[in-house]
Amino acid sequence: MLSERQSMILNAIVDDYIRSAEPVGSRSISKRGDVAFSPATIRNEMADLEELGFLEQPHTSAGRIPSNKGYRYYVDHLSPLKPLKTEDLKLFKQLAAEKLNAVEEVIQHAGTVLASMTNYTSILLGPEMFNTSLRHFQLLPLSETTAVAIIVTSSGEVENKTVTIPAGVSVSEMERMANLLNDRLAGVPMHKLKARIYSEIGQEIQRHADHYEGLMKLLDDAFAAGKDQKVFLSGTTNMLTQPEFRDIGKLKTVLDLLEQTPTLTRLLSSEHKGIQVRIGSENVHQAFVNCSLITATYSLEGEAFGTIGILGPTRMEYAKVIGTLDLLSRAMSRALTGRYGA
Amino acid sequence: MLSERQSMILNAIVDDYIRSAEPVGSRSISKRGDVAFSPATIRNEMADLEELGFLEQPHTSAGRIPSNKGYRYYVDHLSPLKPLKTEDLKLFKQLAAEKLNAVEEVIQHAGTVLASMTNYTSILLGPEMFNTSLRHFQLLPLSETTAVAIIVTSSGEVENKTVTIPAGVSVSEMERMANLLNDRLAGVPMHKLKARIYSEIGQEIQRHADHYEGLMKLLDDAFAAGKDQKVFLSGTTNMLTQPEFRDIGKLKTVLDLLEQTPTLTRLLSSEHKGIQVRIGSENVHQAFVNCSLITATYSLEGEAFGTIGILGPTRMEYAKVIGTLDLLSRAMSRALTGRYGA
DNA sequence: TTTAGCACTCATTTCGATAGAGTGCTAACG
DNA sequence: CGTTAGCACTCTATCGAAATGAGTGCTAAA
Repeated sequence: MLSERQSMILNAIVDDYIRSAEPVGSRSISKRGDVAFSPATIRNEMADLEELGFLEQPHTSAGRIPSNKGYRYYVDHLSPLKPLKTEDLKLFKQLAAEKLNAVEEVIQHAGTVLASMTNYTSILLGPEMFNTSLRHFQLLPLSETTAVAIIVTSSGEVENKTVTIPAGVSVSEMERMANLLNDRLAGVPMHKLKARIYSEIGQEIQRHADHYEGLMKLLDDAFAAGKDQKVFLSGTTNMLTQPEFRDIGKLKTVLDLLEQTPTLTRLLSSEHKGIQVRIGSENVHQAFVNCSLITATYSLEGEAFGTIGILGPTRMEYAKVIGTLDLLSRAMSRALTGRYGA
Repeated sequence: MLSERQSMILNAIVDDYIRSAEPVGSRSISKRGDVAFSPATIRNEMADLEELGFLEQPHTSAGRIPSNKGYRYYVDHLSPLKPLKTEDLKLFKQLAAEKLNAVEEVIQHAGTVLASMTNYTSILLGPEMFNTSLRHFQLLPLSETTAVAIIVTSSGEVENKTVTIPAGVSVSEMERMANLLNDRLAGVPMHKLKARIYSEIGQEIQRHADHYEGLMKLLDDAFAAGKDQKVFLSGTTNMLTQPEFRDIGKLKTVLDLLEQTPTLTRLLSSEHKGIQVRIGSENVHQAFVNCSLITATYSLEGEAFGTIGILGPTRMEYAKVIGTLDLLSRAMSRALTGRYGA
């Protein structure tokens, strides 16, 4: 579609613009060395590239900036990932070396490292309930009327929820029910749990216990909506340093969005495994028109587990971020699998 | 210390400045109606107030703005709290009406309401470990080498931590130890727990179990540093709308600070019960020189439990915020005590 | 003691001129 | 025919001078 030379020029322009955040002129491209043509020639090609929709011109007498389409081309034709700088690798090694026990700590820490390495905002999604199974269930009375339900998943996550004890239900009854659940449903995937409770536990309760309705209501509450995936943010303030967010209004819409965990979960969860790049308006959300979102999935035992994302301006260091994300997602998968693996 | 009239004028200036964020001139005070003197008279008083350190002048030909000392006087002499607007009261009622089970949900939601009512940033500290006691302890093996330790406190909070199983320790040994802990130490305040573990459980283990060192290490890990108090932030982006944070640099220092939970915990935890106002440089932290922090404590069963805070520019609507905070802290205490109370 | 009047100060706004970066086009060159 | 030098043109950003106006401090009168 693009000639060799056009491709080179487009590449050079995107590169320059990513560094400088300012419209790139023909002269500066010519002087870079990697495109050995006169400014005039480059100008001609630039005009063509603009006509084709890869470049844009803020005004007549300014240089060109890449359009979304331009970035897309740039990303799709990135040369094979460069190795990371040694200083960055050091951070990775630290990450691997640290003795982090809980899954959440691994994720949290990875997010911090990622944000400080890239100077963008990192968004990490914790384990998807979908892929874990029940390890242990427990009901612990707190008062006459309330109890705390504790659910431990196969990945070692602990969820807890305070529930109301239905009138008339005794402590021993609750204990029996919890035991029943552990006996019958340990190992069942979380997303099938509710169905199995109805089909198996329900019957049993109906046969042996007095307060069918109450007990079922209690279980319903305890396993309600398995909670959202946890979201870990880091480096949100890095947004402030990006010149494209000098405009407080734009900045606020983006930061506001980052406070809404459900939206984030939706934006990040993706069907694909592997790395995905969403540039500007390719993002569903209106507020992200000036942003690019790069995501990668990490896994436990080969099962998709969660998502790592980097949010930055469309003018983003794609090569670096993609490389980093690739390494980090592998590192996390390794760290997690190593810990809980068979 | 100040004459009646000076006090009135100072009040008027602070009021005006809080609304407009712009230096207040003698003319506008004179026109307000509540200080019926000519601009010239007011100017004289203003000059005196400046000399006394209550006011400042950005430059010779500008109006006056309150100094920290000025704000302090204003706050200390606030007229008795005005009743809240009905629309705000509605929000409170909603808060009370919602059936929120877990303590954390109550806190989280209160924070959101607070931020949206005040348009500042709300910072809420969760329950202080200090004031809760142990309800239940459990060790659940996850793999050959790891287990999850679950700690339930008297307030229904569930803490969990993944720990490494020391070499050679069997599952039944761990179970026995957990049972021992529950028998002996249930009801012991969290802050005394470590000492009691050493004094009581340690001995017992030494007598009956083989792996004293390993088991003690495990308990140490499980109860390590009882985790920081949880911090709930809401409305951080409200900072963006304040004209004093037009300067991205200042904004970033503040927002960066908000990302550091340990610092926040330190800033908010206070010895006093009740409402506390820290204006500008009265805050320990350098980054908060342009901010005021107003905190209130909420409680469970009369015991100090956690802190609610509002962070905004020194030019803050003190009257409104203090009133709101007062009501909200009571509401929260009621909501929490109502739920878990005897 | 209060206030009207007035000269003075100083940040902010406005406006025109200028500089400079970059383009598009044309014509010459190899 | 592709490439390049040259040049006129466009448009933004910058700069400085002048105008603006909000507000003060002081003095003198009420």
